[in-house]
Amino acid sequence: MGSSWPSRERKALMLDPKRIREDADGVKAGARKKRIPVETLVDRFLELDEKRRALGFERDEQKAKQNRAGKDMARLQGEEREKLRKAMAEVSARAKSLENELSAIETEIQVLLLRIPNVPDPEVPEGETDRDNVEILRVGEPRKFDFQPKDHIQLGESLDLVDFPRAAKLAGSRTYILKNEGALLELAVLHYTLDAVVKKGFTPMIVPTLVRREPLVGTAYFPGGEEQAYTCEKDELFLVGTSEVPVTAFHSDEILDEAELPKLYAGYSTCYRREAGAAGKDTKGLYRIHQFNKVEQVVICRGDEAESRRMHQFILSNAEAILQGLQLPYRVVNVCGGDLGAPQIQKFDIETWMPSRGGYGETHSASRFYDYQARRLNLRYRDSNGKVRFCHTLNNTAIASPRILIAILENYQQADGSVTIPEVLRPYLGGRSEIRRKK
RNA sequence: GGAGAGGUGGCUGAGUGGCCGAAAGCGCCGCAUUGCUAAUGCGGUGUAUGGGCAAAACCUGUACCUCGGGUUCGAAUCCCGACCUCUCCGCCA
Repeated sequence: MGSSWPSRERKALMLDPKRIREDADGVKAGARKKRIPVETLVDRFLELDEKRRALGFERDEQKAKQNRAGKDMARLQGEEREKLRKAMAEVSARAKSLENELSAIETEIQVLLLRIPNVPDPEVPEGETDRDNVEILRVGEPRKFDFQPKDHIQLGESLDLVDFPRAAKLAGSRTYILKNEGALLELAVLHYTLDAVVKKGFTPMIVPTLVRREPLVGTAYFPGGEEQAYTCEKDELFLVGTSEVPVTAFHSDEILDEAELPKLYAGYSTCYRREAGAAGKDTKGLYRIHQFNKVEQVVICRGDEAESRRMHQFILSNAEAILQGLQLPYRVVNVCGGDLGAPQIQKFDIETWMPSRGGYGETHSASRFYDYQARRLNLRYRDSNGKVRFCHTLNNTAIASPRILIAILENYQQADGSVTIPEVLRPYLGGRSEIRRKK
């Protein structure tokens, strides 16, 4: 696939090649922590990297010879000229064959680099799956019901907020239709969230959800995540699973000024996920669905670890503030190595209390990448010394709906089957305070 | 969908085979000058990668004029292909 990758992708790196060269063991150990096997990839890279430099040196020498001769050719006449021409024909052929050899090696190196994962932070706990994630914070008390609480499906259907059977008729599994206050509630919670992050300084952006391949490679969803994305083959376009993709890629191939950093963007978009490989998991209701809407915080900041950590805390606290505003109980977990994606340095998930699960369900995910995505996106800035450096990127959910509606409906339900509307959402619903079955 | 035009540095825009990493202007930086501002003069001002080197500075090789391929001793310049952008017409939320 992809007969016409632009040069940006060709050059796309992931980890700094220098770093792999100098700390191959560290890179391997990092991948091991993520349970991603890369030993042979790294070794192969080191081997090719060595070769590349040797060949490159020789190639440059031939080229230099060529360039010097070119200047003489312009002056010389007759026999002398002819003699030089013949000599240069050989040099030229030599340079060309080196060039071919080299470009084969470079192509292979690129493929390898795209597959070597980012090295996780030492703070990332060891572990295999999400069960090994470490809770670091718990906020709010799960509500104790003095009646038999319903789950969001029962609530949604009895209040006529959702329609699953007809959604299945139209669009198959893992789909839903929101109607009445269900539709309004979704818009309200998205709008409330967007307003909240804009107040924190984020620039709201409504972005394309159907994108080219490059932003997906740049944000490191590809290669590897192809199965998770809906594809429009005729147009070679892909539906994004999150606005992180178009928003983080927004400044790709640019050199920003340090003074304009950090860039804070709030991407709003519909998100599409095939949920391949999740067969049989969370098949009912609004939890795991193919299409949803999300407000996403995206940060592009200086290539500085301390700054990146600060920003990580910042976006995490913004998401927490949104849940606190909704008065939903949640906890924050430090995601373990095995549950971490290839590009991430560290990830905190926020899980919101969902009574029907009898536990917390993931609703937010805050990641930092250092320069991993920025390298792939060729996203740079000029620092105060005039030096060009790669940015760092981060992102975090602000709200994703309708998943969050599960928590709202279930936590706010009343004994009589009605649902109280969270106070912060009421201004977005014409001041209404409850959802009640119509006669 | 039909018909055209075009892709050059931060921007505008020259350049039709070698002396072109690329004129000129704008912008930006430095210096000079001027009560301030403005104006003017001079100089500088891309990125990547390799070498000199322990490193910064600096020097230096190579590559890059959308991308890929071809012709040629030599390509921004000629040929082929792809991608992208724009204009007009049609259709359309």
